[in-house]
Amino acid sequence: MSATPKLNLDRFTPYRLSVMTNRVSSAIAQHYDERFNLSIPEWRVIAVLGQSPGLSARQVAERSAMDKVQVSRAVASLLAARRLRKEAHASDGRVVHLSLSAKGQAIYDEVVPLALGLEKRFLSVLNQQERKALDRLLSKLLSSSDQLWHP
Amino acid sequence: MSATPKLNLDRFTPYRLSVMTNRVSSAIAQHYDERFNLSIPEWRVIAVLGQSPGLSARQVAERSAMDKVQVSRAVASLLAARRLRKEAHASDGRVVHLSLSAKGQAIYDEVVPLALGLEKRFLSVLNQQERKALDRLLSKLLSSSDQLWHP
DNA sequence: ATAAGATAGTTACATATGAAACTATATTCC
DNA sequence: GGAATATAGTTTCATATGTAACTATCTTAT
Repeated sequence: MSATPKLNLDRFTPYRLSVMTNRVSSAIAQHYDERFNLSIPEWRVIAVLGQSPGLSARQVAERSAMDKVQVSRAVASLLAARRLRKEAHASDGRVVHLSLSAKGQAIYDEVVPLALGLEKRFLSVLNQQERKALDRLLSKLLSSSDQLWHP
Repeated sequence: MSATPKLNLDRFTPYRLSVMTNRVSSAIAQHYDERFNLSIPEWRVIAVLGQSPGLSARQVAERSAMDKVQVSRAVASLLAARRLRKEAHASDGRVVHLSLSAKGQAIYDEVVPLALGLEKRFLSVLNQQERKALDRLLSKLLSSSDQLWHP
């Protein structure tokens, strides 16, 4: 009779991560949606293009941990809302260069402080040392979960 | 001219949390699905009932950070697969008491070690001290994200 | 030069998810 | 006792998401 090991969901790390992350993401998503009618995928595209204008959709996907379908959809909706501009590649007809329109830039200028403020609020329960520790742990776990995940 | 603050997605904590958590969840979900044809919501229901048989659906929802609709669907599918048993409440006709069937118990007995093994593997890049730190940070952030989240 | 294969991006389909409406039972309050 | 309200759980509907198939363009190799 080998007893089944105990598992308490509340002590199970993947569960705890999931609950916490979902709370944070939902809270942020709600803010973005209310203020800008912006989804999280759209926000990611804007964040990437705000920092690196002129990237292709594929490059945006690479830098935002989204797949090309997600990016395609987010870009389509941002273009429809005239928040992005697109420009043909000089020589490669498949590629489109994306960048923020004036409208998109205005959102970027407003959403970045909001995002940073939310992050700050979220981290406000941690002292400086703890934030540093979280940063280190996240880096480690991100690089190890890289292998875990099956690309 | 007040410049927009910089935001690098790769340094933005909510983004990093989201990427890491999604990798972990996807990897786990894939294992559960392949081995047991079990979704994450179903697994959560089984995990809760394995530890606390006889709970109502509402109680399962409370303990698994899911809403009643998610639980209802997971329970329906688990019942269809004969992985759960249900029993009417003695006096309250609305309530159903849920517990694992033999089939469900067999899955529980097998899935718990698998889950613990995956957690261990995920945490294997951290030393004992770091695990302790992660645990503490998660507890803090979970209780603070509690308020963040709007219920 | 052209066939074979690779790549960028979109579309289609099937499934998952969330919010709100709904059903049924219980409780409260007059 | 009966209307009003609350609660447990399900269903419906609209939307989001993931996978695979597709189109168009480009690259490679012969």
